[in-house]
Amino acid sequence: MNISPQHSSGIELLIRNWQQFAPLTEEHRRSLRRLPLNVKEHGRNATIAILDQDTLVSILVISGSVFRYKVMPDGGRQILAMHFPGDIANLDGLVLEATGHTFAAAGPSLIAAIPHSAISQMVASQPDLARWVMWEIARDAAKSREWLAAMGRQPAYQQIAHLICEFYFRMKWAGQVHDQTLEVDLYQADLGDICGISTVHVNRCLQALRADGLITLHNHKVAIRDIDALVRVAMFDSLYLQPLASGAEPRRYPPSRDNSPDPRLSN
Amino acid sequence: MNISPQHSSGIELLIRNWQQFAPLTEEHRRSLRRLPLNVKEHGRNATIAILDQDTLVSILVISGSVFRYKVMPDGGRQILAMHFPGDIANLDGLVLEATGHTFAAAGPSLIAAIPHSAISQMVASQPDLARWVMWEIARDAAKSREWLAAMGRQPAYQQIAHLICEFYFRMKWAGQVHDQTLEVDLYQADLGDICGISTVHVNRCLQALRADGLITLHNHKVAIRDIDALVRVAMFDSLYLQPLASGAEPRRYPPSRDNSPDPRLSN
DNA sequence: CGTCATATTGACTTTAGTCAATAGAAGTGG
DNA sequence: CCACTTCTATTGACTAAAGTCAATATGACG
Repeated sequence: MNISPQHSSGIELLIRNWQQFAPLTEEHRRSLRRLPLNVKEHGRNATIAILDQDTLVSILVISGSVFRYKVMPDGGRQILAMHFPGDIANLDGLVLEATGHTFAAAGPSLIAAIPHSAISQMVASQPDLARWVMWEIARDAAKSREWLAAMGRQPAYQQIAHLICEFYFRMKWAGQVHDQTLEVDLYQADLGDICGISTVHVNRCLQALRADGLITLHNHKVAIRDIDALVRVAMFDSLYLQPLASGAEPRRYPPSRDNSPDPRLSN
Repeated sequence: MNISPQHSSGIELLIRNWQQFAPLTEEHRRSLRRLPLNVKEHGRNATIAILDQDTLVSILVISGSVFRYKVMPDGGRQILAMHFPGDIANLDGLVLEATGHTFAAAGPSLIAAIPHSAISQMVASQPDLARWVMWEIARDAAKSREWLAAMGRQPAYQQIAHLICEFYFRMKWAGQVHDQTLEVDLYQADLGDICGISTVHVNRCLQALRADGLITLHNHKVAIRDIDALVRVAMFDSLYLQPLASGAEPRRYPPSRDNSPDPRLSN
């Protein structure tokens, strides 16, 4: 059960996602489309992969959402990353040994597992794609750092606002925001595990955000009522998401600004 | 002023550092040694690089220590990463556009700037080294995630203990711990900016750690009095640092375990 | 209609932050 | 080597943010 219209649409999502940032050549697209996908449906909180000695796949989200978390020795849980449709997770696993992290579906999700062996072969035969992989890993890292900054230096209310901003822009650029509304299958307890705060406190912050007219909550749909105000409150700057500057020429690729010598070095 | 015994010793540090994890071929070492270094002395808190539009270098620490931080819009500061001698920072800048982060020396430090253009060329001519770069980026990301987990789910006392454990093992493996003592040029305010807590609270936690017989502090030298206890208190697991399991065969390289199909995929 | 999971509240505790003063330590110029 | 300056560390008193516990409300669902 490997190649079907449904499955290929997973890779198409990834391609569309990446192309927002820079053009992929036809050859790259072909290589990506050749990747073998093992697609499965997962339910809320279902474990997709545990990064122990044996996990040798990257995880492409087709629908729903996936998060990566660490179980703390004392039983707590810290969510380390969120992945939405078109995102590929665990590419770092291509070069890292076990990290002990776990991937789980946040809600009912369609997930494709891609063996690292296949990705490695692809990368080996097309070194250009190595830069894309590198870029994806680096961009993931940038998100983690931003979470770190928000967690360390912003109070919970703003931290949650910041998180919603991130989700908003990521999903919007991926075409998944309609009517200023995004659907993220997260419960308040999950939000707490992202932000490092208690469920009760998440609840109170969300209420405050609603009271302040910034968002509205249905089931697990967040409606943004005033994105500008939300951005302001969260002091959100999308720079770390590496958006294409509006009006800018398309990127030369995951930046290849390396061909001109750094002026600073010639002093 | 590019190639001198002193400068090459910077790359030797990096090579030694990497070789702890897996063997580098002679050819790889040669390529690394060919990288042009722009070496400079920096003082405490001196800005080394700001990752704005124009920063096109990676940063190799030769002595002292370097941290990466983000200035929060409200003036606060969050330190995002620490780099010790033999570490190379900002390799992610090879593929990322500006992130707005800043690199600064934590104390008097000898730093080599390496133009991304040179690294890119090296990687292009030796795709194997692309995996090493990828691995370094991924390992940095793993450290960020671990900080995130510690910050989110451990109280300050344990978080600081955890941080000290990380520094201890990283420096120890790099041969920079003598008499169970490590020298890290961090002031209590800096520690606060790493852990996301106030200076006063850092002070109180450090006092507690001393009172509990876990560490001793001189100037900016931390003497570990009981590493086992410290590890226990911090619930520290060095897995994320990707240490070589004791007694394990040397890694095949930044893991190339990709050649056997994942058993899970054949179900 | 009852059940189960999640969300919400209230009362109270704990952790950590803030402010301001004091003590120490390192460096400087004489 | 001392007086002085300056930066950092340490304290204490108080405040604020966030956690905990336990009860209650809501909402989806069979």
